[in-house]
Amino acid sequence: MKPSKRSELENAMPRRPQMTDVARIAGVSVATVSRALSDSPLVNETTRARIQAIVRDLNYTVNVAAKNLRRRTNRTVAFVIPFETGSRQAISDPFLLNILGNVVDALTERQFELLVSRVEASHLDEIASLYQTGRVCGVILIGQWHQHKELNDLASLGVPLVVWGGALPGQIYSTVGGDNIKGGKDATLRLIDRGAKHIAFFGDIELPEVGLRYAGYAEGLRERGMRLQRSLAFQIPFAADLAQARIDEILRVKPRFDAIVASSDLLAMLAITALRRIGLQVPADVLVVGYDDVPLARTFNPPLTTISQHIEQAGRVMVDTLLDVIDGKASVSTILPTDLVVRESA
Amino acid sequence: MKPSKRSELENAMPRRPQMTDVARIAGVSVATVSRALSDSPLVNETTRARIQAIVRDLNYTVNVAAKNLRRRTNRTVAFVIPFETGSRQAISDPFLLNILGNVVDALTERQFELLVSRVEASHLDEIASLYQTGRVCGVILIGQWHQHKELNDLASLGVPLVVWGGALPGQIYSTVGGDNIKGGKDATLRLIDRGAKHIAFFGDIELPEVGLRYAGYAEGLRERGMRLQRSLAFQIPFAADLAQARIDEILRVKPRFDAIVASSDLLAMLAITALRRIGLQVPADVLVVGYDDVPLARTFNPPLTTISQHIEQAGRVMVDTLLDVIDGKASVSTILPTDLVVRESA
DNA sequence: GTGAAAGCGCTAACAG
DNA sequence: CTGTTAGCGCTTTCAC
Repeated sequence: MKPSKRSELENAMPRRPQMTDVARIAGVSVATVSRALSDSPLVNETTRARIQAIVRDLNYTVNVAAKNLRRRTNRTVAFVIPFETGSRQAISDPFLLNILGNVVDALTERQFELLVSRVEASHLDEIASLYQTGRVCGVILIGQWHQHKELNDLASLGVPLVVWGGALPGQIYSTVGGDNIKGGKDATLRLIDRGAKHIAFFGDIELPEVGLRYAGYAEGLRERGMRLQRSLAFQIPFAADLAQARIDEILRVKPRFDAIVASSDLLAMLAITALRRIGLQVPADVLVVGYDDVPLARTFNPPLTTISQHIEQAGRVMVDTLLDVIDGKASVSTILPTDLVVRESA
Repeated sequence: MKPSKRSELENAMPRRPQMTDVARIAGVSVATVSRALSDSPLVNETTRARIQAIVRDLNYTVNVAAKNLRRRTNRTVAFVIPFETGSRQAISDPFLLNILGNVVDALTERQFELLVSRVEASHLDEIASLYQTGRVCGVILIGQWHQHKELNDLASLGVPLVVWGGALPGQIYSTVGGDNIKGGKDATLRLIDRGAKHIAFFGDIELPEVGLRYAGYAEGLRERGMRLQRSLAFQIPFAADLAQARIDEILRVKPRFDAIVASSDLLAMLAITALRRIGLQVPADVLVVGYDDVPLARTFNPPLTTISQHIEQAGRVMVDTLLDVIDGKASVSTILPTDLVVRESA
């Protein structure tokens, strides 16, 4: 039993090797070791080889923190997932994890690291200090939600920022997102082509992305000479439990629509289940198209016709965009292509 | 147009305030500022107040990297999600994101930060250097998969490590996981009580957690005096696409079971859909219970009877365990309670 | 109570 | 090609 009073947070291990050790053993100065390790051409091949052997031997690795401090650089970016107090919904979105994975992969490829951070949606300014303390060199944020203004403020503070979502007028931060207008439109056109006469829209139009999907829905209707009816746009919250309640409420009266454009697969699934509960079958009685093409969309019963956002690309694009912003290039927004995936629900 | 040749990765901002600035303005030494900021009792209340005002004014925040370097501490932990080359399945598991969220929250509460890292499952040793370079003070790993030995090696290298999964014999790293045996057993008992006579087990028994669930399944059968039949244990991969193919293959012949214990909700959903395709209804013809209670389990048709793992606790427990390990306390493993959630599929 | 000075582990001029 | 020197931004003895 070692009398370990002091937290081992400090000084835990049997002292890991440092550059000094390598230098001493190799019989050179630390400067040379440093050069050898950063592939500087200014070092003799023989020396380099010797040093590298020793490094391997000692299992030495440079201390990134010290290196960054000295070089005044920073290769870690923050991945921020804002959450609305109370509802922790965002974090159970399968979509999100997917993006996170892609971002990590893209970052790793470029030798950057990822710090995950959770911030209350109403305190996005906390993000600024992540950057200002030098913890990270930039921020990727998922969940544009209602905070357009705060995000703009953040960007105007000089925080390199790219957010997943829709491109909004007057925004000074970069966004990367799917083609929401096309997605909404494609969904709608599909429904019309399948013979739908009264198409409902399910979603929270206040959210930038959903708003754009709604715009696409309207456009689709117009293009086919159909009338846009306010009464067929249902305001439904994003969070599963709230959405469930709202949908049940809507279906308390016999629906006057024969098709639904849902702004997420989750909403689509909730709607389908709720419809079945009141004796309506999908696609026989009501056609439904979802959005996102989450993994379960294919497995659901019936398999969901939905809009796929190619998020494999998303990570890479967001990372590249962020790196550009950090490099001072003009902030740009990218719209990723979007595809209709036809399955059975419509 | 500023002529920005050099990467702004270095030296990007208009020079953020440093401790020197605060000191100069306050007319004290940096030492005093440092003390004031770390709530040292060694500083005059008036001085402290003055300093704090200036700090707020300048919007100053300490540089964590420098602080850590000097103090030789580190308050960031790595969250590692190994992936098997090719199959990126792990990352689309809704379960995972949930845990990640909970871990971040628990860490944030304790003023720690989270670095997410993706490592090839066959190269878990890369994790060691995360620790050895001083990037992180400990590692939380999700996905025990097949790497029991590698994890043990890692732990024996002195890397503070806690992994989500089953407690295995001879393990020297800490685990936190659900009560897989009880889960498997509860699922089985439920099925028996509903009148099932031939209960199949779906899952990859090679995986530690699934193996334990299988053990619970066997125990449940035994307890009710039913025979364990090898032919009813179906080896099914975890990845959705592979699982789908395997299930279809299994159902090519008329199933000789009237119930399924699935080792994940995803598997359960896939099975239900596949059964329906060959004209078998759930729960009328076949009873199914899943595992995990993912958000969609409730929404699925039929709503899934499943085993819920209380992962809200998981994050907190894993973090606490890790901090203990870092502090040199003996490594312990925790088994979290598990509940049967009865819905319609069984 | 406060300041001066010495570093944490590393890199980058600047001289040889 | 290599070594010397001076810090990065902060904390912490040790004096006063």
